[in-house]
Amino acid sequence: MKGDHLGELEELVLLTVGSLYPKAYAPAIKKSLAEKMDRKVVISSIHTVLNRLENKQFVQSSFGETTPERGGKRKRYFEVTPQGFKALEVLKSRRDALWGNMVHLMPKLS
Amino acid sequence: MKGDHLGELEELVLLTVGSLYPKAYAPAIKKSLAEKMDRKVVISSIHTVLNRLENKQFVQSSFGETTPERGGKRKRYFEVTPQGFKALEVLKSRRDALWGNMVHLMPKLS
DNA sequence: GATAATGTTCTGATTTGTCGATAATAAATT
DNA sequence: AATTTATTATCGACAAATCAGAACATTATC
Repeated sequence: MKGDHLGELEELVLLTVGSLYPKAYAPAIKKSLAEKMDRKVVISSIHTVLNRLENKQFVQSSFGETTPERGGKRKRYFEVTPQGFKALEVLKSRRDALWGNMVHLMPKLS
Repeated sequence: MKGDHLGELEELVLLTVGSLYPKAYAPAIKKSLAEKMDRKVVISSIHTVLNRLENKQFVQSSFGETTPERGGKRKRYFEVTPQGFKALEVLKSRRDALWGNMVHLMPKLS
């Protein structure tokens, strides 16, 4: 396991986990991705990515108790670890710097 | 080609092409990625990605004229197309929204 | 002709993304 | 209390993106 970079979907899922805190579990993540990012993926893809993020120590999970709603398996809640947050932060600041450069050089496009 | 998304490296390369305008060619992109993004990639990966981006119409290329200091094949310069710029813009604004949400919900981590 | 800089194109390996099928759990229904 | 249904997690396989190394082509300078 090489372990350091975030793939495209991995980053999106990680960000979504953070934005859903503390109620981030797979179906909610799937829904948020579809609504806010226009990114439609099947639920098992979310799980795959979540498991990989957990191996990389960018998220950690815990099982919730049963809710008063309808039946079903216990939800597995995820949250971003400090390492995960750091990785997102570094990516964002570097990308923002490039972005600033670009819009400065290509004013006609903005 | 399945979806319309930009892969992680594709996005970085596209941004870098913009940030290097109008002197974006493969070796310069490789160098910039290493220096500004701490992302070390072999030159053939850059070519692969650049070709994919051109197929997706997110960049367009043109060969440089005879002005090289030293010998070598003519440089192939790339620039971001309006579609490419738009794709970057959309991604950025959506990601920034999630980011804002996250830092609001997790003040302890910032 | 030899050398240096740049670009193209293969081939194979690893990582990341995608999805269908199935198992597990618990409320609702009968 | 057995069955159905809604909800969620897990598994296994495959596809696409990315990584890495190498052989070879082109063009200008020496």
